[in-house]
Amino acid sequence: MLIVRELSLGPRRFTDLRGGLPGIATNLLAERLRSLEGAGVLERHEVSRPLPGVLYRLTERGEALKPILRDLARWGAPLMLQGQGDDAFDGRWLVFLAELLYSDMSTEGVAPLVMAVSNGAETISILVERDSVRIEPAEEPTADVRIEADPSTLFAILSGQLTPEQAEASGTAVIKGNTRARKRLATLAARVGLIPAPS
Amino acid sequence: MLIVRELSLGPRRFTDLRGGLPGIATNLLAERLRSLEGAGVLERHEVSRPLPGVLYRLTERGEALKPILRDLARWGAPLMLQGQGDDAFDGRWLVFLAELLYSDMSTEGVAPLVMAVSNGAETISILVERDSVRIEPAEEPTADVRIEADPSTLFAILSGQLTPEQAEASGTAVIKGNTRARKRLATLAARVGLIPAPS
DNA sequence: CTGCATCCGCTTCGATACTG
DNA sequence: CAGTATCGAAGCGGATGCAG
Repeated sequence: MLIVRELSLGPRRFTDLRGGLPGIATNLLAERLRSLEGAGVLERHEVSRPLPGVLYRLTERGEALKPILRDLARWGAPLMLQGQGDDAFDGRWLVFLAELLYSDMSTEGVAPLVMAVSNGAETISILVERDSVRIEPAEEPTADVRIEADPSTLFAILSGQLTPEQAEASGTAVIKGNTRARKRLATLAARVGLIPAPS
Repeated sequence: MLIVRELSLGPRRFTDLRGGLPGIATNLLAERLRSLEGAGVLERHEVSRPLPGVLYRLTERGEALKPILRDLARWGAPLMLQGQGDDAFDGRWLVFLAELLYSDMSTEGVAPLVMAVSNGAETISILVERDSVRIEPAEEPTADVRIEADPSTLFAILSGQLTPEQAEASGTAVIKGNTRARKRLATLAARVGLIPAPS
């Protein structure tokens, strides 16, 4: 599952996968890749640029796991509030997190809004339009709101567990944007319907 | 996940769970149950009837995993065609299998139909009605078609990988029902859209 | 540098015996 | 029925080596 999660962000090299799976033994990764290839979940693809090597990518059957992983992530997302422990957070997951929370949300009654969200290293944009929400893996210069915080605070704000004001007051987040834009953010965040985890 | 799968069919006792998880060590099961209770996935419930003991049941958060498990099962279902190896098949999973294949299928253009499906030990009924498909965990005496076969053949027939005639010819299935009913079965089975697994 | 294979210490597991 | 205790076997994380 972790390998599929990595590949769900796009084709990756052996070394990229290693980097995304801290602690995995190289023989185990190699064996799992063979096994997943045999099961028709991923394909090997030899490439010569930028460096000679092998690209691993999901097959159609592997792609079919993506919505399931997203639902599993959505189920587990409330646990992010309990802090990360020694879990790692890859900046590229910001897109995944935003899609998880907003991708099939209704925008009924909410005015368009552009949000820039950053964990310090990477920045993404959430574009709330008339009848859909789009996620972009880059910073929109026209953003109405800008939020910068650690992953678990970002999650707390985006999922409505923490208001922008509370997050700013606790000093864990820096937020820029006028009152109207913040209000629209709060309205959207309140629509994220997750079942909270205990304690 | 396997424990949640077991509990997704209803509350179970320690011994029931053991029976549904062949090979699990009792200490491991006990530890997992404590862990899952702590994580808010299941609850312990002491009962005195029919025998004094403990019932385990999913919490609301645990119930939220059921559709995810169903989607995972749907993803993995094509692998049933490759035979079971030493995998076990619990007769109670027939309901799960039928729901997985038919529960949110459109019945447009298909006349009502009652099917009785049996693996020899348990029998369930699939009731195709005007605008929905219902699964019953019992045999309907009014069934238009009766199918009896081993789990992987049942799956092959119900998912349209094998026609009723092919299955009968190979001697792995016994099917009773007139031509019209068989034809409706084939039409429904063809609507199950699973991505086939390789070889 | 990429993509592995090999080896080792440790954790975890399956199996079984036993208890309130 | 609902677990706890114990033990050998298997699998894993981590370090290291090495061919293309």
